Amino acid sequence: MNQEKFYITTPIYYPSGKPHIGHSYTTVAADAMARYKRMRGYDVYFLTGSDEHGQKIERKAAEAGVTPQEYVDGIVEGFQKVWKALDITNDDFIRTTQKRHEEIVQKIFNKLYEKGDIYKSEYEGWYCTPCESFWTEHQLVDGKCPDCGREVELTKEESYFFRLSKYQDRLIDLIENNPDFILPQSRQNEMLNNFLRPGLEDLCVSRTSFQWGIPVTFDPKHVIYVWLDALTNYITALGYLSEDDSKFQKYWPADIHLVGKEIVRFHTIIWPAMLMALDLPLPKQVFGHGWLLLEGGKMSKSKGNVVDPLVLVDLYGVDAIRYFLLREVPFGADGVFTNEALINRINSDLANDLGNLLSRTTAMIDKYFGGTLPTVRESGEFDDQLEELAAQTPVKVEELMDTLQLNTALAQIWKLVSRTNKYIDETAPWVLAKDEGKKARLAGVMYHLAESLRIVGVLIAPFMPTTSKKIFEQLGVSSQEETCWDSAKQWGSLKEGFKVCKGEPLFPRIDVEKELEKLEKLNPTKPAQEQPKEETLPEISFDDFTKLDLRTAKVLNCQKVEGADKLLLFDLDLGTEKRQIVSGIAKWYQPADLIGKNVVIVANLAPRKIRGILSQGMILSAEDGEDISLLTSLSDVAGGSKVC
RNA sequence: CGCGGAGUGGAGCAGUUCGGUAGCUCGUCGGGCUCAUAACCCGAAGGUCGUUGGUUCAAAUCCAGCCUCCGCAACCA
Repeated sequence: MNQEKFYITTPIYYPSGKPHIGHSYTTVAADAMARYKRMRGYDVYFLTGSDEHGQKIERKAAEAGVTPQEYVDGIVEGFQKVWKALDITNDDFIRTTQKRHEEIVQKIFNKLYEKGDIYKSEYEGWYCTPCESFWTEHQLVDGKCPDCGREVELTKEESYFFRLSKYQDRLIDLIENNPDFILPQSRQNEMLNNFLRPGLEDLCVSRTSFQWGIPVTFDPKHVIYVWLDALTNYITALGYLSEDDSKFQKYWPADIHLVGKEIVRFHTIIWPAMLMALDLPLPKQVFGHGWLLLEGGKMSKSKGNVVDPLVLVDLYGVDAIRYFLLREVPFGADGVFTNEALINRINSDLANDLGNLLSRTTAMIDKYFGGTLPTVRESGEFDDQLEELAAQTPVKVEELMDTLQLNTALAQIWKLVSRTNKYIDETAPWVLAKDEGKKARLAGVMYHLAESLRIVGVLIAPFMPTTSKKIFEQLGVSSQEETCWDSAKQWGSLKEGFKVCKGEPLFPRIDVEKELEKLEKLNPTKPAQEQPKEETLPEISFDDFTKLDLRTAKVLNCQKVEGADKLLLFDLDLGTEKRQIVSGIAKWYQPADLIGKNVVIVANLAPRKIRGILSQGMILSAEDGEDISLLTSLSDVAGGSKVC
């Protein structure tokens, strides 16, 4: 049998912190696709992993006082734990610190170097030796280091470059001629207009400024920078260029790379270009899904609003979380995660509609027939309508899954759930049960309910594997002919003599108010009211303090800086002199409201150019994460008064 | 004029490709039912489809301008 293959990947995640609900979103979606394809008979290979190199990891490890490897080992373990808790069925987990990856990346690097697609060159820039920093021409202030104000020298840092520009035209062709290569479509224009058409620059693919990476074999002071290291995981995991490349032969090219919208660019420009350079086939599709946002905006650790998937799984079970992630937000668009939305989804869709449908069905079969239906069954009104919808549903679900419309696929399945609930009201089994002569009709109705639920059980299996199993258990269904994907298309697959087994409710209803209170404590989605105390800086001496020249200043004039969203330009009176300072607070203040006010500034801060405008100091304000408040004096004081 | 997305009943969204009775889920209100997890089923209220103008017999949908919001880019000393 020549089985069709399906290779699907998630991004490899950067383990600089614990996995959150956003990581889970991509991975759960990929898992649902993988499970679906397996059920459809594909030979599926599903890859996820972690991207473990780089300066940030190096630094984090140093802060934690461990080696980078120890650091990532710990975090990656956490990731794997979450994937296990979420029932993720990945076939492999690639870590970029594994030998199988590192060796091949080096081979790939060398191969491209020999081919001439990687070449050594230099970054030219201004170097400040004491600061060990590079600056570009326009970053300099009066030709001096913007950090310390000292002299800088024109220096070159050597680096390897990938000839990305060489592939520009082929990439434009690729995207223009393959409308399905980048999905959703809106991202295609973004790539073409923002990056490809303006022209590509060659890509820096090595660094000498940190150590935690894969060394370049022939020039070991260089480590291979993120692009070549991370993106190639999709082929190193398959054994490309290794002794056993059978998986690579079998599964490459990828059928779909599932990625977040923020990294579409790397997957649709840099990655294909690298594959072109290696003369390898290109992935068939890159799907950039949207973000799960929280009420306070994007998820971020500093806002303290990172949602921990493990907490949610513990509280509500895996399937509830999987369902929510895949149902709530149209795949591809951004969506908002709130605890309230989660609980409402669980209550209405899972507890009320599906769970309750199973409860009433099994309860009735149990009560009226002792758990097993008689073979004599009578059909009647409403049967046709239910059967018809049940027949359409799998077909529609397939169409939707094949175009990655996971949320719509679930909505489609739920139409069948609703129709089945309605069917109960229409046929009113409790009325039939009172009349001995209608036993056969009653049995027919019960069969329809059980059969409809069986079909639902099959269709939700990719999304909610545990629930699917529970439904089958309670219906007393176990054979392959009753649970395989194609059986969903076959009304009547449910065999005679099944015995229902009334079980626990699939999804207990949740008390919204109480639960919200509890959740908000465990898993705050709103920016924490009591900010986790920001760590104060190390103690300084009084001498250090006296180095700061803090002064009050009267705002003579204030205006928006043209062409910059966040900047205000202040003209200040310091008594003995006048100064201008640029400050990034335009979001919070109207310029007119500030004129005449006293503000506090750092007067002896080295001047710096911002947006080409000279800023001579810094205006102080208090910041609590969301809002900002300028510091001012209680009573009027003369401009230039010392603050101490 | 940096790039892009979005403005549709209380909330979240579909409908816009190819103009023709404004739809779904949740919430609210009323009713029905009792098999079921106070669940289920039916019905109702609620929208000048951001705004102005244009094309048309007809515009949520096409065209032009404007307003607002959100990402990204630049930029917060």
